Order: sequence, then C-alpha cells, then structure tokens
Amino acid sequence: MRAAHDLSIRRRETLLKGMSAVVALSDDEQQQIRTAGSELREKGSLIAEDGEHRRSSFLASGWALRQEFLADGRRQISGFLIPGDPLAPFSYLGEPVSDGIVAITPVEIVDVTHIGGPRSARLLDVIERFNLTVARDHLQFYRNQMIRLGCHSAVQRMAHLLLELHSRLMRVGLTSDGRYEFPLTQEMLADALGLSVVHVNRVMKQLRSAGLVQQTGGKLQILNRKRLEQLSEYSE
Amino acid sequence: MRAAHDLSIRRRETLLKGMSAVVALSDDEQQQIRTAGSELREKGSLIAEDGEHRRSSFLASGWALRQEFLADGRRQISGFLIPGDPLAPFSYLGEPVSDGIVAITPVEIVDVTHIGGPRSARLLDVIERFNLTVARDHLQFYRNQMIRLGCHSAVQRMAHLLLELHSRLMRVGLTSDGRYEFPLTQEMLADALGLSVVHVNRVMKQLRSAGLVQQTGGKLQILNRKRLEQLSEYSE
DNA sequence: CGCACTGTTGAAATCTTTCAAAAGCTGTGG
DNA sequence: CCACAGCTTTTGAAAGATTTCAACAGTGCG
Repeated sequence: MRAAHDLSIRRRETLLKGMSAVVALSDDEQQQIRTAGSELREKGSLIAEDGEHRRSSFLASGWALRQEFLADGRRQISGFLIPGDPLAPFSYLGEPVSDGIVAITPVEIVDVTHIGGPRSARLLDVIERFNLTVARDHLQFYRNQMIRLGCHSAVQRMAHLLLELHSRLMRVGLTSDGRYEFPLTQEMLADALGLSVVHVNRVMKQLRSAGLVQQTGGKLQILNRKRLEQLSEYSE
Repeated sequence: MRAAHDLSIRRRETLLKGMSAVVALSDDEQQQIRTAGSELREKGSLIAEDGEHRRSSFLASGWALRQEFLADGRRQISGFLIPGDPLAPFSYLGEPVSDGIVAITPVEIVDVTHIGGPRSARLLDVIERFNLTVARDHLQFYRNQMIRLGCHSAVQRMAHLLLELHSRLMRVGLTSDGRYEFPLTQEMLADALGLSVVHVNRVMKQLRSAGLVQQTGGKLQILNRKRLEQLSEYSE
C-alpha cells in the first residue's frame, strides 16, 4: 500500500518536471500536485470519450493516444500523449475532448481540479497558464502531423514521428542517450501515419537496416539523429 | 471614392453575419465594425507571415490560404480562409500566425483592434468571445483535414473538402442552391489534399462525370450532396 | 498446449505520381 | 486586333509507391 503510494508519487515527478519547465511552482505547490488524487487506468482502456470535459486532467505516467473512427472501421490516430500531456489541451476553448483517448500502457491521470487546500486558487491559475503554453505545443504537433500526412513519403513520416516523440520525451526527462520507452505497435503507427501495417513493418525494417534506429526490448533508440533529421526535414 | 467605400461596407456584411450567428451585437457595435478601418490586399499577396501577431484580424471578403513550405519546395496547405474567418484563430494562446497566409483573391481585412470610440472596450470583449467560438470550429477543420489526409482516398478527400467548404460558406450566406464561388486552382487543391496536380485533375473529372459536382465560370455546384456525403463519410 | 496478438515476408493488384505534351484562357504590348 | 507569354487544365503512358492478400513465425498468457 505504502509502496504503491510512493510509486505513484515518484511518477508524478515527470508531470512536475514538465510543468516546472514552463511555469514557476513553489515548493508548496509542487507538494500539492504530488499528493493530488489520481486515477489509474489499465492498458487498452478508454480514458475519455468524445464530448467529455477533462479540463484539468494530465497524464502523470504512461502513454495514450487520440483516435477517431470512420464508419467503415478505418481509424485515424491524431496524436500520442506522453507523461505531462493534458487530456484536453484546448479545453479553455470550452472544447470538450474531441475524440476518444485510449491508454496504450497502464496510465495514471491526475486531475488537478481535485486539489483542495488553502492556496488551491492560485495553483489553478498557474495550471491555467501551463495549459496555455502546452496547448501551443500541441498545436505544433497537429501541424507536424499534417505535414507528415500531406507531404511526406512513408519513410519520412516514420522518421519525423520518431524524432518528434524523442523531443517530447526528452523534455520531460524520459530519454537517455537517444533511447526511449516505445510502447507503440505497428498497427498504431500505421493508423497514425496513414499507412498500412505491412508497409509500416517494411519502413521500420528499412530504418533499422540503414542503421538509423534500433529497437530492443520495448525501447527505441535513435542511432543517427542527423540523418533522420535531414531525411524528414525535422526541425527543432 | 464613395462607391468604393460603399462596396467595402457592403462586404463587411458577410463578416457581420458570421459574428451575429455566434455573439449578440448591438446596432451600435455593428456600426462600429462596419466603419472599422480595413486593409486591401491583391490576389497572390502575402497577408501575414510566420510569427506575425494578428490577434484581431478577420477576412471581410475574399479567400486566402494557410501554407507551409518544406525545404525541397513541397508545400502543405493546412486550410483555406473564407470571409468571416480570423487570420489567427488561436491567437489567445499567444500563438502568432504559424504559417504564411496568402490571398487567393483580392481580400479585405478588418482589424478590429483599430476600432476606436467610447464603447470599444466592450466590443473587444465581444470579439474575444467570438474568437473563442470560431477557434473551436477551426480546430474541427484541422481534424477534418487530418482525416482527409490520413484515411481518405483521393476521391474521398476531394468530396470531403468540397462539402466542408460548402458548409462553411453557407454559414456566412455565400452559397445559393449548392453553388458557390470557387477560386481554387487544381494546384492549390493538390497541395491541400496531399495529391499531385495531375491526379486532382482526374479526380475532379471523375466527380464531374459522375454527376456529383459541376464547375462553370469560377463557381462550383454540389449536384448530389447525398452521394458525396456517403462517399466521403462527411458529417454535419 | 492453444489462443490471441504482434511482427515478418512474398507476390500481385491498385492507386498515385512522374514525365511529357498539348490545349484553353487571360492579360499585355505592339 | 493579333501575337505572345504565362498560367491552368487536360490527356496518355510508364514508373513508382503503397496496399491487399495470404501465409507463417514469435511471444505472452490463461
């Protein structure tokens, strides 16, 4: 029990790291976030449905994805969520979650509106500002996704996405030496990149045998960032 | 001179129509917008560049597009702007214009921050609320674009886009009987839909000869909305 | 052990692009 | 008014990228 609680608090550090990079948090505020209530969801579960309001929910640990289905069963994954990401980055628009959010791994979700205590008002204000900055980033991720789908070849799409994920994970301290946890199946990659599963497989093979990336034990490593960047015109 | 001024004010009505559908405007406020200063730009001109702040600029008349170039010359058009649309729908994020905006036709741009007068403060507030609602719509257009690029075949993409444009134009009163002004070249369509110009041509031909749309004299008409909708799974 | 899911591979089919050329259209200057 | 340049649309044929179909190997789990 105690151990589980500690683990949960340790996971919260990623979220705190992401927030601290953007807004200043007092020790007290950090402590409030550390001890805020959280929700655990298992791998594969639907975290939020289309139309739900999740104004102040953040992913504290684990990965998730945003998906939309077409009538004929095709699915578009519009993006991936990593620790530190808000479930509804555009919530201040009054915009509810606009598509399904599904847990890719077991996830922990912190809803900061459930934080009580004397200084919670100011904390919510800080979080609002954090939200704004993060929303700007997510707008950029949308644009990245559009560039990939609209302009890139299959190999470029893959390279570009792998680089984007690396950048994002690095910012919250979840990379080491170009290597990061990689829980995405080839089917998810296919639905995100607008490719068939079979082709994703071939493209990954191509990147691997060109010595650009390596994949072992659920982790992915960027071996030649420079080549990947020029291949996919990735910037930043 | 007088004639040109009248024309300009008449054009402003489209913008007003768009705004009135969303927020209540007093006669006085409508008058302020009617007489607000405007900027005219000729066809083909760059209206705003990446990084520019255009917090309160709206297209009063004409069409424009949002584009981003890759190093190798490929271009992604992320969306089209029609009368009533803001140049920077996500400006309250502190987000500057994030890509180039180019005039497709001669355009008139109203910057509502240039409105003076006693009640301008309240008007700005109203406009801010309008902005929020419109931003929500534009988020949807982004998602539409992602679905097109990620899940649709060439014919579906085209059908879906033509339907979206029709819906949007209808909302500001710029359609009649399924017909609307259509200033887009096949090259623009290609860059928006992630297709080659040649293929766009063939796809249009296909839609025309299937009796689904008609194109004459710079106008496009939806002939069989129902079939187009089921073809592209367009909803709303 | 067997089932369900994920990854891998080959071959054929399909969609889309590229290349090349020509025709239509528009505005400009002689 | 014609000629011309420049842009847009159109068409055919060949090349290329990606998908589909089908089958099989690996892995984890009850």
